[in-house]
This record gives sequence, structure tokens and C-alpha cells, in this order.
Amino acid sequence: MWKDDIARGLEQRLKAWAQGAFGFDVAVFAASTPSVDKGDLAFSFPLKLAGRLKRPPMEIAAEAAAAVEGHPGVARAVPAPPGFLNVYLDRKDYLHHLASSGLRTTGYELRATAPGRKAIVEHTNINPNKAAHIGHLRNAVLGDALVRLLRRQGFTVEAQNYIDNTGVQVADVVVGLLHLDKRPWAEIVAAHPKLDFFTWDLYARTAGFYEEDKSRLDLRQKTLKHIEEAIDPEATLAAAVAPAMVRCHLATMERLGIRYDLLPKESEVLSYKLWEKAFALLKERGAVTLATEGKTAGCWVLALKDSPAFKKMQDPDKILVRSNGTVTYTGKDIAYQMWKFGLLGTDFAYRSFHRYADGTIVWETAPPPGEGEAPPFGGASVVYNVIDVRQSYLQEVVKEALAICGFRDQSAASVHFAYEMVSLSEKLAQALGAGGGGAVAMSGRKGIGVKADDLLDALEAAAGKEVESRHADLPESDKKTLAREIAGGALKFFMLKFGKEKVIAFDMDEALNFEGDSGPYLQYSLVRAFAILRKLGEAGRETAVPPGALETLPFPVPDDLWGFLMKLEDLDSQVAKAITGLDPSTFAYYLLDIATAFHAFYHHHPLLPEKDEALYRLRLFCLLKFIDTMRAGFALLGLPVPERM
RNA sequence: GGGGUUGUAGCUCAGCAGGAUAGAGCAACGGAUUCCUAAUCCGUUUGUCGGGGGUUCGACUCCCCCCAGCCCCA
Repeated sequence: MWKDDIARGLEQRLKAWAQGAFGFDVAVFAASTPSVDKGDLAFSFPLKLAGRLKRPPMEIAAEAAAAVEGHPGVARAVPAPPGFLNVYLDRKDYLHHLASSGLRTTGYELRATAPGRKAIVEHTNINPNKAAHIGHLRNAVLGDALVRLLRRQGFTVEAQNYIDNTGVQVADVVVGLLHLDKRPWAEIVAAHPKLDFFTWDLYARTAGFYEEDKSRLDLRQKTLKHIEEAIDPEATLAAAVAPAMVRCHLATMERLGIRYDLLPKESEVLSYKLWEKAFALLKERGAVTLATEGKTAGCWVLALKDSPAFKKMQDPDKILVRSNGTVTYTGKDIAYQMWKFGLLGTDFAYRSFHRYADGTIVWETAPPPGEGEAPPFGGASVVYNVIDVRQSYLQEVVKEALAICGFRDQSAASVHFAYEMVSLSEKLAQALGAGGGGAVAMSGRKGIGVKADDLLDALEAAAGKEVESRHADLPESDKKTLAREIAGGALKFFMLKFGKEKVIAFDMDEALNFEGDSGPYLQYSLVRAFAILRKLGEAGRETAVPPGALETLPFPVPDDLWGFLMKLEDLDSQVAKAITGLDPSTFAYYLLDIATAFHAFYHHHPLLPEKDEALYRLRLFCLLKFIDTMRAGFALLGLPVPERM
């Protein structure tokens, strides 16, 4: 994006100029102007300098303007009240540059990578004991967007979906199978095509079963123990349930184009003794100590009292190994995080878990020696853990533990991508029989929630109705595809349009709205652009800008077209903003902004009837550039691109 | 008790590495000419940017205090 290059160049030049003129360093950075008529880049440093120099800011701005005269790509620079320096780019020059650098027609898969930059993004992480709900969906959609945005920035990205296949939640379903349902697993599998829906209910029933008689919780402990010690029938059942659930989750996420590279499993984290290795390291580096007194006596604790973030806490030390010798979740999390950075000097074996339609494989960790030729996993330079905000404290402990061990870089590169919860709007909660005052949190234990597949089905039905009303004559399969694409786009955008720190009070009507700030709005704008291009072709007009055609533009580039192009040029700075700000929602709003700008373009600058060749070509270029940018944007959020709407 | 986070139009939310007139969508009302698809567009209406101090040429944006909700730790 050439605009960014010019901005960086101007910043340097102005910094050097200020240094020379005033003899000290000045922070100079380019911002955008409020509107195109005020130029393309704005600098506010003259205002900041005015106080220090005790001179009128406009005077300083005027001198700065003179200093950047003739800068490549710049048409003029003018001081603007109360003391801004506004820079106007040379529009024709810029157009030549854009047109000659060419538009992409393929390559939106965004796999270009720079060596030595590997990111691991862990997301989804659904307990493999029941269907995915809309909270999991938020996690997966955010995580997937992060994966794609990072790829655009040149990272090799590994998408990991951690599977806790030996935990309490799986055990509870096993208890339900043995003590409530009592049918053999094979019979259940045959009877319930949607197994995750079946276990969703069974899990809630089991919770109620414990509730009636607390002594039944012994069954859970016994089951956990048997799973761990490979005693049947619990162990075999658990080994059947967890992978079956994961397959359901993969299928659900595949409906949204969300895929994974690796499924690391708790069972292998245990069997490969990751914790023991990490524990040795923690001891060797003096990060943990065996408490001899107080209430933590007999426990191995991580001393956090010297870490600024934990200083004020009453009990700043975190127990990693209980006095009975068992490891806490925090301990395991630290070990796993170390593995991600390749700090444990050990690796898992792997085998294929699932093959997607296009042949790509999702790998899982496996007992040695594994199967097949797995790519190298782990060894990241940066790790993003997409985990809800309630886990912030634990994630902070993990990060701090790495620092205490001396792994400063890895600690700094441990990023907790924290997002808020999805709850149910008051209206929806009441409809589901869980009414209270205000929004209600979902609860797997109580079986209260909106299943991801149910929501997708509802969206597809609603989209299908709209498709039917517009394209009744299309073949059924095409209608289905369209409905699926529109539903997927609507859902993804809905999950992305909220800032990650906002609790979503999920409302069905709002999610089903296909107008306004919505995925279908974005898709519709792109589909319209396709339609224009198709019509132009059918009318026998040019659908590509001939090389050099924009160099001889016999009139100035109009403000609105120029403003539109400049917005489109912001794609990569918006990607950078989404990543540094750790929030893909800003990027979703960017796409909304350019879609809206396109609709304005569409209404004010018709192509088909335009007789003036030069003007036609300029508009055509805007159209092609829009399509190009939107395709890239869609790929970055994983939004489907429908052929028609 | 400690920490975090949120508080912007009737509703749901953007905006905030300080900057040039506070924006969308929904809802309401009214429009869109033989015009590249109306899932679109245009117009009208509404704001003590939770409250109070402070820093600054300039604060929705930064700092402090307070209030309310939610979350985490204890």
C-alpha cells in the first residue's frame, strides 16, 4: 500500500527537518484527515511544538509544509488551522502506481510467509462431551480470524484446538451412559445421528442426577480414576465418546470454514510427561519451592510475590503441585505453553485424525510412534491463546511462570486473546424456559444454551427463504449453497462485529437480521460489483483497464472517487491495527465502511451508460479495486463469497 | 478486601497511540425519475459521551476520585 510508504517517508523527513530546525527530537506521525478535501495525510506535531517553541502553530506548520515540498508522491502540503499540516497526494501519480502494480485475480488464500515467524493460535477448545454452543462459536470465529490475519502478515500459523479428553466433563457423560441411559454405546450411535445433541441432554441429566443425591459424586471420582488407569468399561467409553464429540465439533466448524492443523490432547500431555519435564525445569531455575509452613505446607508453589502484577494479592503464590502430589491445571498449562515454544526438548508423535474434503489433514497427538508423515508442530515464536476472559488470571500466571524461568522472550510472546462471554438475551432466555431478570448466562450443566448447529440451521432456513423469493428458478443445490454461504457470512459477521470486551447478549432476531450492519450486507455489495462487471461484459464494454490507460486522464480525479480509492488502500494498515489491537472487530467495521462507500459509488457513478472513455476507465478501475480489496477482506475473516444474492 | 472490564441516541453498538462538525445499524416517519438486482440508497428526528475533578492550545479519548453492572482472585 503505497500511501503507507509515503506516510512513513514523510514522517522520517519531517522528523529530520525538525531535528535540524529546532535541535531536538520530535514525535511525528501521520494521521488521516477528517475528509478528502482536507488532504490525505495530516500531521499535528506543529500544534505540539507551538508551546515548547512559544511560536504560533500555523507558522511552524507553514515552515514544515515548505520542508516537504517536492516529496515523491506529494502534490502539495498546506498548513490548516489551528496548526495542522495537511498533505495532498498527487492523485494521477498515485493512480499510475496503483494501475501498474496490478490487481490480483487469485491468491487470496494468504499463505505467503516470512521465514522464522511462526505463530500458534490455540482456539475453540470445546470440552468433548456435548454439542458446541454459541459461546464456543465466538471463540472459534475470533480465533479463526486471528489465524487468517496473522497469515496475511507473513506468519506461518498453526491452528491448534486443545482437547481435554480425560477431564471431569467427559467423565460425567460416561457416568450418564453407565447409570442413566444404560444402552450400549454402539446402539446409541446408531440411534442418534447427532450424537453431540444426545450427549448435550445426557450431560444435563447427569448434573441433575448428582444434584438429587450428592453421594453420587463418588461415581464421578471413580470414573475419573478408571479412565486414568485404563479400567473398563469407563476407559473404553471415554475413548469412544471424546473423539466422537470432536468429530461433531469439526463438522460444525467446517460449516463456517473454520479448520485446524492440530488437535493436542490432554491424554498425550499426560502420557508424554510434559509436566514432569516442565517441573524439572521449574525446579532447576528456582521458580518453584516446596512450602514448609502455612496453609500451603507440602505444596510446590510458584512464587509470584515479586511480580508486579501479583504484588497486591493476599496469596501471591500459586500452587502447582498439591500436597497429595497431584498437579493443578495451572501446572499443566505452564508445561503445555513451554512445549508450544519448544522449551521442553520433547515432542509428541502424531497421527491423522480427520481429512477435509480438499485433502488437508487435521492431526492429533498420538501414542508413539504415531502414524504417517506429520508436519513439524510447535516451536512457535509467538503464541496466541484464545480463551475467555474468566481465565485471565491463570493465563497471567502462565506468562509470568515463563518469565520467572528466564524465558523472557517467550513470556512476552505469550498472548492471551481474552474475549467476553455470550449470554442469552432476556427474551431468548425466557423462550428457552430460563427466564430471569435481564440476560442469562448459558450453562452446559443445566442444558441451557443455543447450540451452534441449531443457530446455523435457523440462519440457513431464513436465508433459504430469502433466496427462494429471489431465485425460485435456480436448481435446489444452488439454492442450498447460497443459503449456506449467506447464513455462514451472517453468523461470522455477527460474532465479529462486537468488540471482544463486550458481553454479547445473544438475541435470535438480531442474529437473523440480514439488513444493515450484517454479513449479508457485505456479501451483497460484492455480489453487486460482480453483477456490474458481468453486465459490462454482456454489453461488450471493457472489463479490464488497458495498461497505461489511466496515465492520460484528461481531468482531475474527483474527490469522491479518490476518497473511495484511499479507503481501499487502507486494507493492510487495518490488518495491522486488528492484530496489534488484538481485535478483529475493527477489521469487520472496516469492511462495512468500504461496502458502504461502494454503495455510494454505485449510485453516483454508473458505468454502463458512461460514454466518456477516460471516465469509464477510471470508474472501472475503482470497481475492480473494490472487488480485489473485498475478496482479500473476505478471505481474512473467512466470509463466504456468494455468486449471486 | 484486591484486580480486571463495561457505562456513548429509545434499543444494539462503533469511535478513543488526544486533534479539525460525536457516528452506524435497529426502531419511527417520508421518499428513490423508462436507473449496472430494493438483502440497496436518500431524507427527517434524538446525545449532561455514567458523575466530579485534573493535565492540555485542544479530552468521548490520558490521570485521579466516586457511582452502577459484569467477571476473576481471596
